[in-house]
Amino acid sequence: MPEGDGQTSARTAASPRTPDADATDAGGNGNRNEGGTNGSQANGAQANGSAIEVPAARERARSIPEAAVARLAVYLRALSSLAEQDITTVSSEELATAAGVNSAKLRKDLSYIGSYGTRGVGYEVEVLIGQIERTLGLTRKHSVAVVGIGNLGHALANYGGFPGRGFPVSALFDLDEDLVGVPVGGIPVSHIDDIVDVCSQREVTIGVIATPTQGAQEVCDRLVAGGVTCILNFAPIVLQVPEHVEVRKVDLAVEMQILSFHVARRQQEAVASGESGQVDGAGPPGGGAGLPGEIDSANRMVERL
Amino acid sequence: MPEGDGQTSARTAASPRTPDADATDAGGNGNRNEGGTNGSQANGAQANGSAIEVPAARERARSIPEAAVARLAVYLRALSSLAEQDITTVSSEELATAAGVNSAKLRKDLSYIGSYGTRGVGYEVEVLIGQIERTLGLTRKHSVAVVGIGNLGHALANYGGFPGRGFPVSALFDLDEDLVGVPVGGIPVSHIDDIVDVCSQREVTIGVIATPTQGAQEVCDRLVAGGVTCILNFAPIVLQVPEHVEVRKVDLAVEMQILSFHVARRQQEAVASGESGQVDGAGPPGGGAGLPGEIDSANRMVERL
DNA sequence: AATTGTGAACCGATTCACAGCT
DNA sequence: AGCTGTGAATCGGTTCACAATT
Repeated sequence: MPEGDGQTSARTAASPRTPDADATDAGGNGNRNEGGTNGSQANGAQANGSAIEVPAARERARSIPEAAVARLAVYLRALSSLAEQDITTVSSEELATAAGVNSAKLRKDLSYIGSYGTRGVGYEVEVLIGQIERTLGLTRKHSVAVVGIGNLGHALANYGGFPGRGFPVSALFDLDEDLVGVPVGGIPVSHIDDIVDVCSQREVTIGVIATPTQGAQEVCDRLVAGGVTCILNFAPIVLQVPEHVEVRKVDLAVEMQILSFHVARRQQEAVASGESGQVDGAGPPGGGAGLPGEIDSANRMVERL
Repeated sequence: MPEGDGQTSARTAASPRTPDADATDAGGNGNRNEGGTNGSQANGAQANGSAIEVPAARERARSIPEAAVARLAVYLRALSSLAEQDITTVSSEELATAAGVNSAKLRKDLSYIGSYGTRGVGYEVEVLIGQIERTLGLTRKHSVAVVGIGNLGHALANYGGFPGRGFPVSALFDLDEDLVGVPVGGIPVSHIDDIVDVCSQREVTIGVIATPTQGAQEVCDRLVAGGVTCILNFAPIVLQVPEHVEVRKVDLAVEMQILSFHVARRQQEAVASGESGQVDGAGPPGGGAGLPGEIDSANRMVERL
């Protein structure tokens, strides 16, 4: 994580001076949270005792740092893997290692969703899975629509049911008349003009935009008009959305460029120290390959991933 | 995002451990400045005139916050777009809007790479493009290898030259014998056993892992052995790498789950306030669709995206 | 008059370190 | 004896606000 993650979106909205959020994932991210920092506390203290259903659920849910939410998803994966191996209990240390974070962070993250561990022992895998799933809203299905059935859209549509169940793909859209009606991954492609109707009919909650840059904003507007409140955007553009809509952005170009930056930095450091300059280990290509060449501007962009 | 995530791994451990405990200097917030603003100044003034190569480059490059690096890539895109429209000058306000951030953040970010604006006027588009490209190391080509030619790998390989030039895909790998030798996007697929050789021969600097979870760590190890120091990982696993290797992770499942969380949160809020509960606007599906159904554990995972 | 560049305040997120429970 | 849960300290990044500069 390192974070960065991540990616993330952006919000801009009309509202009165919105700070805008965004993040990027790169890990880090920022988001706007607002409200007060209610300093943690409170709920932790509540006399837990018996299992109360729908406890102070909303109280709790609020105020989980966005960064922690992303990690909860990672913990969930690690936990599922443990469950498959019939492991019933884990310590924060073990789980943290599996998830690639340190144990203090893990415990803090888990504390945001409640106290489900046993001191001196650890956490029960199944219990934790249940609690995280509940917190992330995974106890309900979220219909997904994919717009733009190019290479990427195809890839996304092609495994029925997104990232492991819970996210059934229930609609596909493209501009291309030749594609309309053709089933991809079992679902026939609809025309982009029908986004509003189809999405509201099929109760789509998450829209995935895998179109070229040009069409993206238009598609986004239609998804929103169709009642979609969450968007995962692969197009390299900052989408404009009303504030009740959540956007997450995955930008391949940005990811590559961040990596490029690190290569450059490392090379510089090497030069800086060795001065006479040869990078260590695997080092720099030096020889044949590239050099300037007037980078054709790293952004004619993705186009139809 | 996605800090989210994203994630950055290798981190320089340079720092000494912790300062720690007792010696707390109470309250003295004497800020440590350090890194950040390295003297700034100076160079701005230099009689630029001629193009000076490698100025105080290394000094500058160090210490750019990771989050800022990600945003520089976004600014670059916006700038390229402006350049295409033959716009030669922008103010921080305009550029910030185009990039979806606020102007103070943008100026601060740009200040990390130097002073290339003109007070009272703004920034020259071409100059800024050049500086950002240099900072991100885009003045050099970075050969890319894609491992795992499933749906996603296909999509990635299929537009020759990754995200807009500068990132030529120069090697493809898969386990499947039937795929080996078949050209995809113009490049013949090699066998996964040849990763080390091919990567070092073709001087691959960035490896993209688009394999199922199982193979990912093994593939990663080979890429590293082949001299690859940057990895973009689409497999839902925390890769183990030596510290000089930089990993960025793109995790679709996590992205979806974060969105799911926001849906859940919104619904809760709606219930919390309206109590009798109907969400506003586009609102909740309410009717027919999903409900629990024993989420088959949101993580049997991606597998061969 | 306009707009950059940046110190300093602010704020959220991470880490420490230990009290509290089993 | 062990491990969780969490206040408190620290860190890093964002925002403010204004002096500097054209």
